[in-house]
Amino acid sequence: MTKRVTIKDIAKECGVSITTVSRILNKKPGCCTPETEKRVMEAVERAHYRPNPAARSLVTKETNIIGVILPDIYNYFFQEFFKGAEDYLGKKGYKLILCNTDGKAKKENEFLESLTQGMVDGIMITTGNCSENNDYIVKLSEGGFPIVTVERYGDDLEQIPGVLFDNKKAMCMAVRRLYEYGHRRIAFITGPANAANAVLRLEGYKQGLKEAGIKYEKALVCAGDYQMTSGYKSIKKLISEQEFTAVIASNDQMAVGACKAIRDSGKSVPDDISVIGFDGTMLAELYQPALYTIELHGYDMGKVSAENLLKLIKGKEAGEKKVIFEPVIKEGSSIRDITDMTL
Amino acid sequence: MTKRVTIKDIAKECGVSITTVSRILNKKPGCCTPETEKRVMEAVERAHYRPNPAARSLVTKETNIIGVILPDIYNYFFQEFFKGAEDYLGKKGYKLILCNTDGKAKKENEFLESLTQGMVDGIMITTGNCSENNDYIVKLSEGGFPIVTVERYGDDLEQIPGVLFDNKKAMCMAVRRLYEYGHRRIAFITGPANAANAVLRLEGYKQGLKEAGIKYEKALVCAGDYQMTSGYKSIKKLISEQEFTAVIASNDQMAVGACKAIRDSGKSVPDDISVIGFDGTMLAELYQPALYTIELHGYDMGKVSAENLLKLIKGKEAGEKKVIFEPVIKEGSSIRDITDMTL
DNA sequence: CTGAAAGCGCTTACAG
DNA sequence: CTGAAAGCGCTTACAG
Repeated sequence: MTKRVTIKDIAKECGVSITTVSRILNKKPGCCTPETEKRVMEAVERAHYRPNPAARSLVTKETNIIGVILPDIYNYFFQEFFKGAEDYLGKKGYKLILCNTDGKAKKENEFLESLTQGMVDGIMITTGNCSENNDYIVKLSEGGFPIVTVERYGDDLEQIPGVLFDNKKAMCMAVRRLYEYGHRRIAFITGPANAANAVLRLEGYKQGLKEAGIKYEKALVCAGDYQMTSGYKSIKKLISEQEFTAVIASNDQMAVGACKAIRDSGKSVPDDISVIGFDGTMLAELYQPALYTIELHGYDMGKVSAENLLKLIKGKEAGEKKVIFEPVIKEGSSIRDITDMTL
Repeated sequence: MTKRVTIKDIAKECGVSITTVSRILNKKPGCCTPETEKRVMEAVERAHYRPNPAARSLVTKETNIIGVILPDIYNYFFQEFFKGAEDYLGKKGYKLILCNTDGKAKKENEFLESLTQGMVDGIMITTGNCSENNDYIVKLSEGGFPIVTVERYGDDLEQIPGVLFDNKKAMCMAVRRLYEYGHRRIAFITGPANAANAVLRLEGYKQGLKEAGIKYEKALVCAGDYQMTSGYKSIKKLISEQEFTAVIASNDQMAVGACKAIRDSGKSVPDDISVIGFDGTMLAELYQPALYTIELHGYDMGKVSAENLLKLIKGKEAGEKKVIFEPVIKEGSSIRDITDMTL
């Protein structure tokens, strides 16, 4: 690395103390005459000088870096979330470290440990797509470390600011729509068995059935893991074993996999089988036929999380402890009204 | 924030000097008796102590953070690239700051400036999806700052390690395949007009036509910008103006847009019009019909970039200055052999 | 309006 | 095998 310019160099060149240079750089009001300021700023420009972040953060205890822990960068929801957070925090002078856990609880904890001791000013941690352990999060939060959660559930998280999504309601809406369209045998693809939001989605499905007066049949529920392949495999299998006219997947990726399986089995979406996804990703939009799905507001969730985290960092209370996003249906062409056939 | 444990606390608790604690933490061989080491490590464990990164980096001049500058996090290629880099660098103890430029050269430079003065140990910068200015990159590299490029072109970049892709050859392969399948009127959707790799892809298309003995027609070339919408719009328009049996898009996203436009115009892929994409993304795989496309090896490019950057950081020369990835065709069902019809 | 000095929490010669 | 001390490059009371 080339020899670094330090605050000393600037001070010497301008014939002032480093204190003065520091003050000017940090825009302390009325700390010096306009002439001094101008002279210093010019020297700074000339040398392309920037304060050393490590030195600064050693005394201010701030790094201007935020950690974002998420399970799957290939999932459009997390991309949207990250983008929403980055757009907001970037404007405020923060940089984001992206930590990918691949859905492994162990990696979550490793990241949490390595980030928290002075590396970042705060952390946003999303659902882990796995059985989640929130102990460390709670400990950090109670210790005063700024941390917010996204789509994470648990009684222990009650006091920690988080953004959530009304998964149950969303699934009820999906079931109801299919019911209105005449569907009675509705299959379901779950997310990872232990993931909290996957459990909620399954519960929503059950509740939706109940409200519609449809009996819940375990045989129509397939175990997925949020990956496309699991949607494909499970529906490929189910199609040979069960009769059903519709399937709801716990996310868009699995819905796409399901569509592929349906086609590969010589059937058509939505003529033979209707498909509903979940997440409202770009995938849903561009898929053929466009997927009927539930909008999850990833970008806004990222923005709101960022706002709340920033409040925490600035020592203010985050607005509400929990912000719950409401499901919005994103229309598509992957479901069919079969009421005429039922009659 | 809760009161931080420092090296002093550990030293005091163990009745040794901070020097000794530091040595043990940094695994200096044979710096002390096994007993001392054990005692210290236990105290470290008990207190969950981790050295303050800022303090450490102030003296070592290392931050163990890498900056990754890319134009579009929604593009699967860059996700793969990032993942490849993160998997490799994560194992080596590095964290990655992700900087999204939205295809704006100005943001590239801002990130470059804010990252380089002590914030990161090195930078990986990809193609900008825009007219690129490499001056700052060259200046940094000449000043000894570790930086590697990805899919960036320019004579001024000659001395800077980079991974590239043989765009021209790839497009020649695409044209040849269509030619072999009997296509003679082959449309083309470009990337952003000033993006270097978009220019290369267009050149490859032209060269491919030449080799096949097909006359280049400007009217068959549409201006795209790597976004799906541009693929849709341009083909929607072209279809009403020109006769063509095939279209090559400069990336998968635009290819998908093109497919949609073709369908919306009442035609079929590939029965009426064949489509070839570029990037070999997941998108191509799951699209219906699966896109015929060119594999770009995003993950490996990320890994190789990371390796080279690490060598630079460690003061070693990067292997070769340029690593060029070879195109590999990824078969799909979006093109049709029409030789029988041409006869 | 300005500066000298302390101190943030580490690592690393230097000395023993 | 171990420690005292200097120093990394800043910010911030404190004093004038």
